[in-house]
Amino acid sequence: MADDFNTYIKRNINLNDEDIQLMHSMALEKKAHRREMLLQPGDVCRHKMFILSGMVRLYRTREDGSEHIMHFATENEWMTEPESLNHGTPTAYYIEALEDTELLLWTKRDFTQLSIAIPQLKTYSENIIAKNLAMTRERVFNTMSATVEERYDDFIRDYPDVFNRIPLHMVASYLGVSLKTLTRVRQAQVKR
Amino acid sequence: MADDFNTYIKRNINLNDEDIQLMHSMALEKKAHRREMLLQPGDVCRHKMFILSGMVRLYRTREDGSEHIMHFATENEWMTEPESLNHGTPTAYYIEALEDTELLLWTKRDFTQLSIAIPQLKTYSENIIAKNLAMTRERVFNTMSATVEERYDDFIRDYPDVFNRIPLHMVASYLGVSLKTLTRVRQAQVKR
DNA sequence: TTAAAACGGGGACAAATGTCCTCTTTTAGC
DNA sequence: GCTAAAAGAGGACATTTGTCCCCGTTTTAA
Repeated sequence: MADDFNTYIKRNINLNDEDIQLMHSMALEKKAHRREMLLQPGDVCRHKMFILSGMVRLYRTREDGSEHIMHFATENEWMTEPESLNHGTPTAYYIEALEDTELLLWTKRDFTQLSIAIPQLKTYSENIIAKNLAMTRERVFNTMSATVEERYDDFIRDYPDVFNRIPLHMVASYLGVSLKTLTRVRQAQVKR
Repeated sequence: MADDFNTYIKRNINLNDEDIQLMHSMALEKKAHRREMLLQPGDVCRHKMFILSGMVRLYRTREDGSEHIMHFATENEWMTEPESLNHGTPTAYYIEALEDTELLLWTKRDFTQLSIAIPQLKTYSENIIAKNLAMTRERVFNTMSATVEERYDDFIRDYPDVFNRIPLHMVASYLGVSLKTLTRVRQAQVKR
């Protein structure tokens, strides 16, 4: 597992072994079992998380209990709730492990420390946020302008690995439609 | 106008006069008339822009010509298309001046230079992106879970100044509904 | 191993929304 | 100031989508 992290970091930020070692040494390793909550509304998000194995989702609920999924993250991806992390304010989100998951955690403080020692890290984390913003804008655009079927097909094309590991009602929740609507789309496709 | 920028910067990043002077000296001043395009699909976005006066919108179109607005920015706000700016790739977006608008522009290169001379600037710009991400996620959540009327009321509450300066069809475009639907919501409210 | 929960398809119906059209008023720009 | 364009309301109709059921199968967790 630790090797996966090293490989990932080398490939994406191009750090030397010492820097990777330093990063790793400041991380907290955590194992979360399926359905474990890593963050809940009212909590303050304290960590940036790197996923070694498994899968998590970021979602919110309405007062009526309906769930709306904002983001999935799998192996070799990052997850945090930047709003809460940056300002130390209570979050509105849940982060839940969808499978048994292994993580590396850094507190904001430690990550800031690391960014001073390893300047590339700052640029790298800014790029991750910018990428997330571009993705989320893309999603807003698609939600506004594309049909449910197009968005469904896009989801399968863009996140095949996620698609194969989650139940359909979560796909519906991510797409922002009811399970019924998704079922209809799927049936229409079967009949072709 | 220049004074507005100084005031804004002092209030938000707390730079000293020399640093502000340095920032300003590396900026390009630009005036755009109403309806002028500052960025079009296929262009590479070359600048971070600060709006001294006026207003711009960021939007995309579908093949059928329909417009979908991602973001508005007014006086003392920033605008750019980070995806294109960061990677030097062609953008899919338009940026259009909705009023006669005065801007300060920095190239990516110059802004990077500035960030080295003024380290707070790096943190500040990361915060702006993070804030944009949080806003956009909030918007996805609202689009998925709130009624059109709720989203309309939210828009007026959150962006009263924008609301009062744009035509209703742009409100509809931002909310992701047809003008017809927005008209219905407004009529229902009048009748109460 | 087994009981409970989760999953997901489908019917019936109602509500929400879009498209296409017309019509009037307001606004922008020469 | 004048003229063309933009703005926006509204009717008629079709389509999409949601909700509330029910049902059978599969998966999960104690």
